[in-house]
Amino acid sequence: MSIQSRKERERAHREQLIVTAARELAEAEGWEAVTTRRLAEQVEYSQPVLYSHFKGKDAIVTAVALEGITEMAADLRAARLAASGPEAAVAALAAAYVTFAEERPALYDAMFSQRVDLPFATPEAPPALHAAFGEFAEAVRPYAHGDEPALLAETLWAALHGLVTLMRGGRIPREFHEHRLALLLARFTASP
Amino acid sequence: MSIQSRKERERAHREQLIVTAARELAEAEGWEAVTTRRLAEQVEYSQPVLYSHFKGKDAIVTAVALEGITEMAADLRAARLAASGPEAAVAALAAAYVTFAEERPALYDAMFSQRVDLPFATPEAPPALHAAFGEFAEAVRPYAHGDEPALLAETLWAALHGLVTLMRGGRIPREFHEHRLALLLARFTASP
DNA sequence: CCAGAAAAACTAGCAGCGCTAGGAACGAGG
DNA sequence: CCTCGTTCCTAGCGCTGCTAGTTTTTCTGG
Repeated sequence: MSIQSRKERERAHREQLIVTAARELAEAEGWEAVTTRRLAEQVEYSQPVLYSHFKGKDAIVTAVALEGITEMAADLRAARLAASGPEAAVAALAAAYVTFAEERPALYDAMFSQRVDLPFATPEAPPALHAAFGEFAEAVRPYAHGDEPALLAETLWAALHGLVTLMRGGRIPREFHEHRLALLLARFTASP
Repeated sequence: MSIQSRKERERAHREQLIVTAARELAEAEGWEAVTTRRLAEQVEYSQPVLYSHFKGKDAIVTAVALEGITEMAADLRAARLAASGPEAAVAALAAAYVTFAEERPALYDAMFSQRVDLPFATPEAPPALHAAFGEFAEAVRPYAHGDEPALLAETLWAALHGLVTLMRGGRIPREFHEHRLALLLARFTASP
């Protein structure tokens, strides 16, 4: 009994090691540098061991994405709760979102750009994702004006996502980011 | 003289053949199916021939992206000009944008998601890109309310891009797309 | 304490990727 | 007709994600 539980503990520990290695490698050198060989070397095991923990490389990315979602949910919640009023809350949330994406680009990619096998807009989606989305929904609720807050939340989320990804891809200049963000928020928090 | 010009013509023809093959293969099976080997087979030449036309695979993707930009610019212009008023113009533009992205996903990916070596937000950017962007700027001009139309255009562009990419990645449900789009446009075309 | 069974991890290899070096076949000019 | 320069192809390099088969380690029962 004890032997088996020890084995399970060790296994879980190693799995976390793999996920952490993937995340750190991705953050340091980008996802294209994350290969199964380098990952195996990092955790000091042979390649096939990875496949006894994860179905494939995509599953590892998915695990990293899940960690990211959890952390982002916490960031968003903290930002919203620290704000003094409804308008400040939306602004703080948006700023926190953008900051997260800018400071943890690889994590953000795993969550929203790479192809991962995660349920998103369904009840089966990870609780952390619901939590993060809920922060958006709560923040924009005062500005829904009769519309569904969830839909407005998705729309704001998408707008921020577009700003972030186009900026990182060099499609729009980083220079006027603050101005664009202000423009966007002004339109989302305007009176009807 | 004539011989050389004939050769140049044939070369240009073959180059176009490669780009078209890449585009069709990408549209049919996605960019991950576009390999240099399949491309070479499609145009009935050996692999190294591709590299006498393009520096690498990225350059081929870039060429496809350029074609896409040109076509999108035309679509956007037509949509804007056909609209009856300022608000309808913005709506028509947004609808045309989304339609383009949905109907030509591979083309759209090459333009805005894949890493291509194209100048975007600079004067050196391709004319077609300036044209497409200009359509956005013109459409939102009546709603800038003192802000720079170019910045508002970038913001609307980004918002649409976010909606499109999140929808395609399964992050937000396609189901309520029309509603979200309406929400977004209402906020962009509201009075101050 | 040791032999055999079970579990775990390794070596080696497959098929495919982008890309390139070196040699063969071709057409042009003397 | 022969030589030269261009054009194109064959073959191969180093890498990728992933897996079959084997060896090593670990646990169990006598």
